[in-house]
Amino acid sequence: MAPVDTFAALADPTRRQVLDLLSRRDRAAGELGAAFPSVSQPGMSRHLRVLREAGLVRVREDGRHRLYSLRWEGLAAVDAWLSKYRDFWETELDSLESFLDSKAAEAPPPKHARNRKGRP
Amino acid sequence: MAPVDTFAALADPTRRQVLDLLSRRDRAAGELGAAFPSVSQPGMSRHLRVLREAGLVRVREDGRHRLYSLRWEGLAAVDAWLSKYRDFWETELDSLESFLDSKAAEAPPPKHARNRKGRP
DNA sequence: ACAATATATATCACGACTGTTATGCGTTTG
DNA sequence: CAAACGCATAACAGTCGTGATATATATTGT
Repeated sequence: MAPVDTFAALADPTRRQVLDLLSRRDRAAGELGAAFPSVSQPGMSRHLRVLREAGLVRVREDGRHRLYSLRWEGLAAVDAWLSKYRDFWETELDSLESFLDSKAAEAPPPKHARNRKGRP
Repeated sequence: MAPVDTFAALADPTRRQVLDLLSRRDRAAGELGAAFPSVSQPGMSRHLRVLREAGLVRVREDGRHRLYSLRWEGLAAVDAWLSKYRDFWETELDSLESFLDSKAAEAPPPKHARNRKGRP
């Protein structure tokens, strides 16, 4: 249930960009590979495998092409994980807003320097 | 703008569990370390550094303790990234729903809860 | 059937990350 | 002030993931 593998899959910038491309339209593996000159064909193939195993993309075969498409369930799993924290940070945001509102009229240039101690 | 480092920080299960603990209350570094017997003290210290540098937690010094707390901005960055896809998968969900609705007469219990609203 | 295309897998080198032990620095306590 | 505590950093070994080259498999076209 926990998206254990999913975050690892998302840790790679190339894979996130692949998802970005797939969010617009489905694409063949080669098309995706061509979009990343820095990645070789086998490299892209393995990235796609990781995304597949993480449940983030789906493949269908079209002749000698393999068309990849985004799988919303995969991303929804991340969203579900995130929702555990949503209550928390909305509360925090509310307090921040209250705080800012309370001194809103004072300082136009928000030059907010809170104290910062030893950072080597 | 892209939470490049953030997803890498979230890729580790231990770090995600740390965030989970911090979502309930702030904790000292040692307290967090004690929660993970499989991780040594320096190990936890470095996990905390990664989370710090990813902007996911914040530290304040309290005597000889270092109290860690969750930083909502960090998780909000993930949420922002995810929101790029939210339109997409809601569309997909809608088609799924239409599809299911079209054969809904057969299955009475509509127990699917899809209440996630986008955060503007 | 053969060649070309499209993609996946095998294998290997390397760099990054995780975990461990040892140590340093600041803080509290007796 | 010295000893103990809390935590961070240093240095190092093992592991995992990524990238590259070479090869295997399947499909289309001639």
